[in-house]
Amino acid sequence: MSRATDRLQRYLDDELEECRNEDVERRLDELSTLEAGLGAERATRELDVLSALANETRYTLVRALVAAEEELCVCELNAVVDVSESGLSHALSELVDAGLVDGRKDGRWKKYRATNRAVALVTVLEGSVSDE
Amino acid sequence: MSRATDRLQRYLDDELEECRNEDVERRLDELSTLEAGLGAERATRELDVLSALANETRYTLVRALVAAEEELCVCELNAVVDVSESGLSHALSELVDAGLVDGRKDGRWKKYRATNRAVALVTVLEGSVSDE
DNA sequence: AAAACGATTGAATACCTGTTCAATTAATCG
DNA sequence: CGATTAATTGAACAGGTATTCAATCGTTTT
Repeated sequence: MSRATDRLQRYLDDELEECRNEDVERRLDELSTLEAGLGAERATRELDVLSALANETRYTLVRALVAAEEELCVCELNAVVDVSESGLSHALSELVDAGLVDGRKDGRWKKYRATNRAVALVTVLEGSVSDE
Repeated sequence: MSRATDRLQRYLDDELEECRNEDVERRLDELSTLEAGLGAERATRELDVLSALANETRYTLVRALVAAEEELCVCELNAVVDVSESGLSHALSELVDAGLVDGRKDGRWKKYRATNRAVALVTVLEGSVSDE
């Protein structure tokens, strides 16, 4: 039995009045269930979305697109963030992969718009951070 | 006038039927407003929250605490993620800074719980990623 | 009071991520 | 058709981040 499990045993000794080995086992099971929760696959997907959003360049782009409430051309987005044309393209590509923006080609121009997912996340985030 | 601004000018030439210099200026203003949107301070704060969440260890902790719907002891959280005790402590510290979990000391044990902000974000994220 | 224990902190390092440069693709214009 | 333009891609480098180890702090126990 590992060092960490020993500590958990002592903790459960404190919390419950008595604690047998099977109590520790049961708690470990419960904790493992909490961790598993939704599948590992969905958790990974959610992490991808968070990682895509957790970057100044990309978050700025998403906020601008959500605020715009319409599609914007790459050449317009270039005025919104301070990166090279290539950097902008990389950023948009990651956001598309994360399902945060959609792109469509219009003649020689390419236009991007925020997805519902982006709107939902930005809205909750702004609501949550406003009251602190 | 920069290369990027030239491109924007050509784009506006395409979109509007006519495009004078002041049209480009106006559009640049509008885009700058979109980017500014909420203050830079709040945007930074929101990025901090996202950055705290966008990491496997920390996101797993938050999901577990949200799912638990009660406070959990550090010694319990140790069974949820696969990092050293020190790594766990660092992770929890970042989450506290981001306002995603609250910690309180209870005798020799320290207990953490998910904040409303964490619940809101995890909920929206799970809802958003489920339908894809 | 000393020892044991739970948890945190700071420093070091290995890893990952973001950005740019150069080259390329796809489309339009002359 | 060749040239120009909008945008993307891949490779490389620089900077930031996550994890661990060692040391420490604050409680509790003996």
